[in-house]
Amino acid sequence: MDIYTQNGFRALADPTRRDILQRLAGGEHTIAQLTEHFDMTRAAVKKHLTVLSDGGLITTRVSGRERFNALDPNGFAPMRDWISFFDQFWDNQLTNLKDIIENNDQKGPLQ
Amino acid sequence: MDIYTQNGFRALADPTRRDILQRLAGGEHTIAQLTEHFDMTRAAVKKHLTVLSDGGLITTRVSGRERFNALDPNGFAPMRDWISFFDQFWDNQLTNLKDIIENNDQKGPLQ
DNA sequence: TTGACGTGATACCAAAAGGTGTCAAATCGA
DNA sequence: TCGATTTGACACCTTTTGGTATCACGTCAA
Repeated sequence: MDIYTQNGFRALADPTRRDILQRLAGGEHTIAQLTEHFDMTRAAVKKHLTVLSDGGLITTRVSGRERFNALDPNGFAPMRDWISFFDQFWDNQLTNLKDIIENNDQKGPLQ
Repeated sequence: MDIYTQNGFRALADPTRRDILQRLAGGEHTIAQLTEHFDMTRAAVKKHLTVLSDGGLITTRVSGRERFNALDPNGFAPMRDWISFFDQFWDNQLTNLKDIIENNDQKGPLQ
């Protein structure tokens, strides 16, 4: 189906990658700068950045021998949209609960 | 950190599990009913349901020898909240763009 | 009571994921 | 120029994941 939804959710499934995204929220970082904060090698961080890039969640700006990785906020849209589809069930639950309280409807979902 | 966020995102990372959630949005299903729609064994579907349960995304109602699996819309909250943190960067981008257009601010992010 | 049915649980397997170590290439500074 | 720096790309290893096959257990119906 939608490869961006798939790659995006896959990218968010790892705690290291979510940590990286939150650090990038504070500004762009090189791989070396990110690696300082993790107990793993630069090669491992590089792999995580590749997964994040595949998910469209980060962009890269090259300057000389450095590569600055930055957040791509637009990239979260597919996942946010996918999840928001289920908001209607949350809302309906609240509506049903409200009906039960107001109308004393004993056939609500709590029965 | 938050084990519900971790398990939730892990649950959403698999396309079969996302498919299951969308089917459960149409009403509760037993494992046998869900298995009809997938090209895999009942045991495999059961494993996916266990992962979804660990993520707090589904609940189970037992009736006789049947187990009805249903959506738990509340379970999506941790992931929705985590993602919504990044909305501010999306909004700021739009705001900055708006400022650039309205005020001709040449020091915006597009420079 | 006795099969058939629906399920949980486990052992097992192949592939994917997360990690390390290492090497080569491009760039910077003295 | 030449060494240090920053990075990409592999080969390789271990653990996790997604799947199957199989067995045991409780439940339903004749």
